[in-house]
Amino acid sequence: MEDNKFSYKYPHPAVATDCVIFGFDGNSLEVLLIERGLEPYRGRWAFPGGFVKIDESCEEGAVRELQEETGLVNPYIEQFHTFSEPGRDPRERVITIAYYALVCKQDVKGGDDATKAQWFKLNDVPQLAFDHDLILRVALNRLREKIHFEPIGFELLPDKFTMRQLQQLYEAILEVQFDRGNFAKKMLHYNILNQLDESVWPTPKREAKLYSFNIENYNDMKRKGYRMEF
Amino acid sequence: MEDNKFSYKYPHPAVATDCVIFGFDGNSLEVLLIERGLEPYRGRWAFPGGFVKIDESCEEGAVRELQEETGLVNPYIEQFHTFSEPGRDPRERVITIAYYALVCKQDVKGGDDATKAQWFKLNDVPQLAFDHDLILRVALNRLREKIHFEPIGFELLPDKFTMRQLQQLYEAILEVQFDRGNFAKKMLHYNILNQLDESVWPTPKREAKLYSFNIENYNDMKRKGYRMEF
DNA sequence: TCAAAAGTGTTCTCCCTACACCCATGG
DNA sequence: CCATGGGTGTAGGGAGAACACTTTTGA
Repeated sequence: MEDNKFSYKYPHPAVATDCVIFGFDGNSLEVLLIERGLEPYRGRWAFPGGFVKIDESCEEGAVRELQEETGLVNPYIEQFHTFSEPGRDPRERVITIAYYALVCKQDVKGGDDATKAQWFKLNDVPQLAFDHDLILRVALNRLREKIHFEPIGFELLPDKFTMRQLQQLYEAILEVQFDRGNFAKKMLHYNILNQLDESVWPTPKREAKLYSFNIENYNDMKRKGYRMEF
Repeated sequence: MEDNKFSYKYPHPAVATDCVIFGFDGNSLEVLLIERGLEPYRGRWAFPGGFVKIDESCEEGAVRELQEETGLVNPYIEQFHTFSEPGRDPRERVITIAYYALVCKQDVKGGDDATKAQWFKLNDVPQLAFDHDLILRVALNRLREKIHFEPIGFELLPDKFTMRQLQQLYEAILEVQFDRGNFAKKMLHYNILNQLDESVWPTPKREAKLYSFNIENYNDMKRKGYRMEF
């Protein structure tokens, strides 16, 4: 095989990244999937991802793939697990470093048109290619654990949001119901929200205040050793 | 190069595992290090680890290396991060999937004698080979996060232990001081300890009750959705 | 007899919970 | 005028923090 220019003394697996992209539509948590155009698993949905280049870190690779396929720049991204079962890819031994990204759906323009991308509500996700069903389960667990103690939820919302939107986001991720008053009280108590002068009519009823995330106060809080918890 | 029998169309990184082994000596958290006998970083200390075989998962590889180098069988092991900076290994591109193991020091016999292994208190850890300083920092963070909500500390203790030993373990890991009475009250309240009939003299003073971890009750608790927190 | 450590109890405070109540808006 | 949703207040209970008290042992 003349094409195989890269030789090693011992067998090397291929190394890829996959990225679970979470978004929020106001009611449900969603993930962005891509329909595979090539074998294997042609026609099945999968997470965006690809092979890591030899001179980039895995995180750089994941960010690069993300931008190529969704147009996202500077996304919130976090590594959560590496999947390495032999046989998880029928072509050759591939291990994949999996990331999840939290994006505000408005920011996703859709990448190059060759790839067919689509948002799926968590309950509507079809059977996925490779071991991506497993990857999704692990990603969800990690997201739920993380949001208990870090204000990562804000990455899924626009810059300005109402208290109800924030509550619905937490309820969608954690699959619980919060008391309206207590949620607002607790959230405001952490002092990580700016209350803006503006307001909106999120429903046909009464207008609601708008808030933004105050990252400086949050960093102060962390520096002083406080933890938030939800 | 006649030796290079394994060829690929695109360059492949090498894939390794490293394992941060935590132990507890009664006062301090410790890690097991191995002195490197070969270049690079010959003479420097590093975590046990090695390359992943082409037909084993990374976890299988980590467990195998662990047994080869320490004699440990069936250890508590958990993947926590994958390190992939280009240049982290001067020989070739190597990405490493990092695990931490929690062991009861009594169970470690020491592996084959060719490798020089030694326990280091966290404060006495020297500068390590490769990026293992970073790996240790990340491992410690993850261990601290995890022990807040899961009773993994018991893996570091003998089967039978006193309340004070357990408290000292938590204090060593989290670097805080607990009130004696409150710690015992809270821990017993979770109902995950068996109080044994035996007792010991852990100090030259008064005898103390012995406890063991009740994993059935803990699993019950988890199934019912309760969380422990420390 | 004293110091140290184990075991247990008590009080105070704070936060979370579950509601209740008012206000604004559109039908 | 009523239903819906935003905003705020209040009473009760539970858990943690601080600390005190007793008992047992060796020096």
